Amino acid sequence: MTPAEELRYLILAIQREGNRLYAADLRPLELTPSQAEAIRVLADHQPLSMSGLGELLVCETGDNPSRLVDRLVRVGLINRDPDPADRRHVTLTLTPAGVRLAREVATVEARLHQTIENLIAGQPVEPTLALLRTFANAFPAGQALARRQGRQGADDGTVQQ
Amino acid sequence: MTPAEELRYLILAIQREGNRLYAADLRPLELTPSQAEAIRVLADHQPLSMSGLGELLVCETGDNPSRLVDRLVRVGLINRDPDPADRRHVTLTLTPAGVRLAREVATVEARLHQTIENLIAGQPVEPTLALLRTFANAFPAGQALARRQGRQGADDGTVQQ
DNA sequence: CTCGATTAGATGTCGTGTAATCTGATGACG
DNA sequence: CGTCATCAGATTACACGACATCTAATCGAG
Repeated sequence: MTPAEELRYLILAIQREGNRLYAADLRPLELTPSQAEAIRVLADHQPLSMSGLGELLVCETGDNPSRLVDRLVRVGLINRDPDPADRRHVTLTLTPAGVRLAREVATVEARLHQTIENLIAGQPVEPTLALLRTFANAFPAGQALARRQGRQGADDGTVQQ
Repeated sequence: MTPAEELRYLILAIQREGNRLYAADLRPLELTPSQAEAIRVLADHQPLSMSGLGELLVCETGDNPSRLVDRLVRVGLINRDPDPADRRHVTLTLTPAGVRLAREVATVEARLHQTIENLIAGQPVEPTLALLRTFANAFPAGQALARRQGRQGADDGTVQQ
């Protein structure tokens, strides 16, 4: 098994299991991981347009997250208001319930991150982050992450084979 | 942003984009990444029972992959034969078409792995693999990977929070 | 042998992930 | 002022991924 292949499967496995762990922790809040991410991003960056939110999400890559937003509007966590100036735009904001839930999500996230840190305790993290960053910056979704941190989105991100 | 949080999002972003890249490469074969994984695992380990296959897949965690297999049976890549000794069991094998396609999948995989290696060229991979391995071994899906490599499945894998 | 527990697998449901397509609004240009 | 390309967003279609539940076959204790 080549390093590239092992890396690929490790990342797949960790993403899957991490997601399950996170989903289990979120269940009491009746939120999925994707929904939680949308709430958290909105809490930090509202107001956002549909595509503005889409650019900041690592989940729902590429597409606009209208389906995801639909559910959160339906359960009363997000307001979706039409923009009177340009009726193609919508303005997304958190409802008071959404703001409240965002804080609970933050708590759950902190717990997850503690679990992660316990798992990797004693190993140097920085080389791994450095490698994964160069990896991610080659892709749009990695740039979503960079955008969220205020870093400029690591330019073109072309991938040639 | 803590190291744990950045790690989490990097892995999510890379998994997503890697999957899209792989899916695009597989499209000419009319296979999805999950289907390709099943075909490849079966090529290396057939014959397998349904749950035997499930244990070796990184995708379809925990569950038995009967629906995934369904589609591959329907397009004539896999045989699903009942076991006469125990009628609860099925025996999964590749059809000749499946064997042929498995070789094409291997080619596509090799190309993907080359792309990955180009992206991370010049950086030390081993520390990253080491960290991700300890991470993955705490979870069932990571153990699937270990099983596939013949390593013994890294025992209990308990995760406490 | 009978009955309850266990096992292998199938199935139903919900929420994504991805791509393709549709729709209506805007605005650039003649 | 019309026309049309572009754009934001919605909708649709298909395949997962996860969980729960169901069914049928087998096993095991008595």
